Amino acid sequence: MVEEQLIRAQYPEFEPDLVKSIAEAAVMKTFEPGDYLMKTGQHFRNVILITKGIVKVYREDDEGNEFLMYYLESGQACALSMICAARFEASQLMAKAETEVEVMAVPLAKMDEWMANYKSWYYFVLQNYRARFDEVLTTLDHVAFRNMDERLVFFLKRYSDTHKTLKIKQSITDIASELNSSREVISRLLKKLSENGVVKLNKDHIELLNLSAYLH
Amino acid sequence: MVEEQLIRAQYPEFEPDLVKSIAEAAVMKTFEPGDYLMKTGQHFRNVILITKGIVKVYREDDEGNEFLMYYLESGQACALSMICAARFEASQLMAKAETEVEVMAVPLAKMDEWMANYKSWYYFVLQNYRARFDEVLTTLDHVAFRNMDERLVFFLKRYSDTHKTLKIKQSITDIASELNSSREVISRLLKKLSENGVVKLNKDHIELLNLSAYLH
DNA sequence: CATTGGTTGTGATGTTTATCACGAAACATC
DNA sequence: GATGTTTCGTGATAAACATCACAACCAATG
Repeated sequence: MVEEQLIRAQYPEFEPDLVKSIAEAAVMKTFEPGDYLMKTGQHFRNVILITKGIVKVYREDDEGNEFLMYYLESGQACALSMICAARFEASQLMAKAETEVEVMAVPLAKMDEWMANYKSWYYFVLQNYRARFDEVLTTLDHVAFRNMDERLVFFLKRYSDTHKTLKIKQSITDIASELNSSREVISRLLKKLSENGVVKLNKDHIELLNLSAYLH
Repeated sequence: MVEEQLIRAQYPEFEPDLVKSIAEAAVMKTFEPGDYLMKTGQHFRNVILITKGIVKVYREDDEGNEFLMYYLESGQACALSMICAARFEASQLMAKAETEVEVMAVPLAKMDEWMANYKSWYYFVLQNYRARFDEVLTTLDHVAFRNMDERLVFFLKRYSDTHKTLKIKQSITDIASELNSSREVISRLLKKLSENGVVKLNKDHIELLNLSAYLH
């Protein structure tokens, strides 16, 4: 059981009856930074709607290398949870809480019911899936066509946008891992970027100064 | 107007009423090899259901490099057409007929109607979208984590599976382009593969002998 | 038969990125 | 204050891949 107020605030596009139905069916869950919302091979019993925080969705290979796919924020659903859930299929992705995260978990039986009965839910699901698809495409684009320097700038931009800050508080080692590169390479590229006045390197964070010049 | 017979043959999972409705609403279209089913930036007016042939879906960058995402065959829908159509959004992908292709085009108003009324359509759409998502993920996996030799073998396998043949009738130049590599590199890798008895190189085609040894 | 265009093989070379090796700085813990 | 631990920077080297240059080989065309 969830406050209708909260749903309306995060998902203003939902029609009143749907909000009511969600409020009845959903259960709140919270995650601490570093907690897993889902792991590769895991099955779903719920549709996950994020109401607070940032979730990192990534892929992991055999050797444990992580590769960032996209971030999710409040007002978004874990698209995979919707589709996997719908077919009881296993996820191929990992999702980890970046910050403190709050979600509403809805039994997946509701998914089908709402799809048929609420246009706003139907559009939400499709639009969400489509948005996630686009993000994966963009990620793929970068890996396929761009060099590491551009990919790094893109990562910083994406981080900055989702986290709504110009200070990247992530170790260079972590950044390298999310790009499936190596610390040394990222370190050198960041040095170049700072020489060109694009970023400022501080002890515990990277400050973005003028990224836009480096996009496209 | 389309023969119900044809729909039942290619889409056996659809319920009878849905088949009837498709038959009434759909228009058949045919494409010759090389024809475009859709281009980047294009908008949709129809949902596309493939009834014959193979469609290549790929991404193109600024310099015209092509990058294969996946193949579509009969019994599948152009997932993008379903979702883009639903929201009048522009495609980020190109789709080109590899063989002679036949499709059913359905006005997208039907999409929403059927989603609400036919469970089999609803599951078809979700399942299709999910399958495409997985394929893109797999493609991304390879670009991110694998070297060109493995990617080449994977390409050959995927080609062989969709085209249902062990003879790859595509120029080395084309293969290189789909992997966003260069002809010389692919040529040398193929030579290695043929030395190891994995493929046999003929004048006008490549014959697959023993791919399985090279997968995973 | 000469010519042209498309395809392929191969050596040489350059670029990008990964890996190795090492030392310095920051920080927590005892 | 000594000691591990984590992070970071940097030079040297190696691997993967792209690019360039050139020659050979069809198939089509006039």
